[in-house]
Amino acid sequence: MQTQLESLFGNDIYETIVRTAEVNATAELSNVTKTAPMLKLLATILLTKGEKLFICATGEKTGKRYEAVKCLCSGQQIESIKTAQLSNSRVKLKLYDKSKEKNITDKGLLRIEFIYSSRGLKVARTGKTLAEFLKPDSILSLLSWYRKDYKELLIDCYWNNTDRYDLNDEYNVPVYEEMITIIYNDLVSHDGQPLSVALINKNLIEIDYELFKRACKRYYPKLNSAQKAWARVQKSGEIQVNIGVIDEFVSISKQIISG
DNA sequence: CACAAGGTGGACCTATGGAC
DNA sequence: GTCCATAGGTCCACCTTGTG
Repeated sequence: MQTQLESLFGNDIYETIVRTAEVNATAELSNVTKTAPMLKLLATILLTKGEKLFICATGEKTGKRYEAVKCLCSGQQIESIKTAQLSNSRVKLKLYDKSKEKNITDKGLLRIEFIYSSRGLKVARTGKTLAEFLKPDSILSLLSWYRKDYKELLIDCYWNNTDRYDLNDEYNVPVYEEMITIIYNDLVSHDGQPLSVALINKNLIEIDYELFKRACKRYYPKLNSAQKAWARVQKSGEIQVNIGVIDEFVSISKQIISG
């Protein structure tokens, strides 16, 4: 790489000031259809942090109710999410469906990019010039910040790990638990009515059907009735059923963090 | 392997609400 | 009011899966 850079730009290139840098990972999902719900999950998580998101989406149509109508869409299929400079002003985040670009595989490809600002690079101590930036220490440091930022932004929020042992903070409910609670509370206030409740909470349930199953298990005293309820809702065809999205989020997160 | 727990599908019953 | 369709809760029989 060194010789290539030299031959292209001459020796002065190493004095170039590095102002931004991108760190990327591509996560492979078991199925193309999982990418869109995965992006929904990530958007939901990021929105809890009060960050602004730029979401690029196309319309999608699911549910038999929408067969009665020609044009109207039932929801959005997210293709990419960008954040503004995050509140720490060190980094921007970009998430998108890589298989949309490449169109090569039946696996889903989720691209996770962190774009570090000059402030972000300063905090990561990667030096000012390209020569300093290219040192192994700088690159390793940036990678460790990447892991740290990913953990703080997405995982800690999902699990609500504050990393602080603040005994006064008794509120320690992970986001996925809150999602289940919302659905569960609707089941309670409607005395069941699983199909109506599912439609009310379509946006959550379509992230991962497991959320609805958990809410049913919590609501019905008899496991059997819970199973019947979610089976009938699934059979109704009104709700997009995505399975195992949250599980895959957890497993790709582990891979990213452990490097 | 055996066993338990979880999941699926069929059958039955009941409550509700609309058509007449 | 009756009649009927539908949603949804329960029970049962059977299959699948994970665990020791």
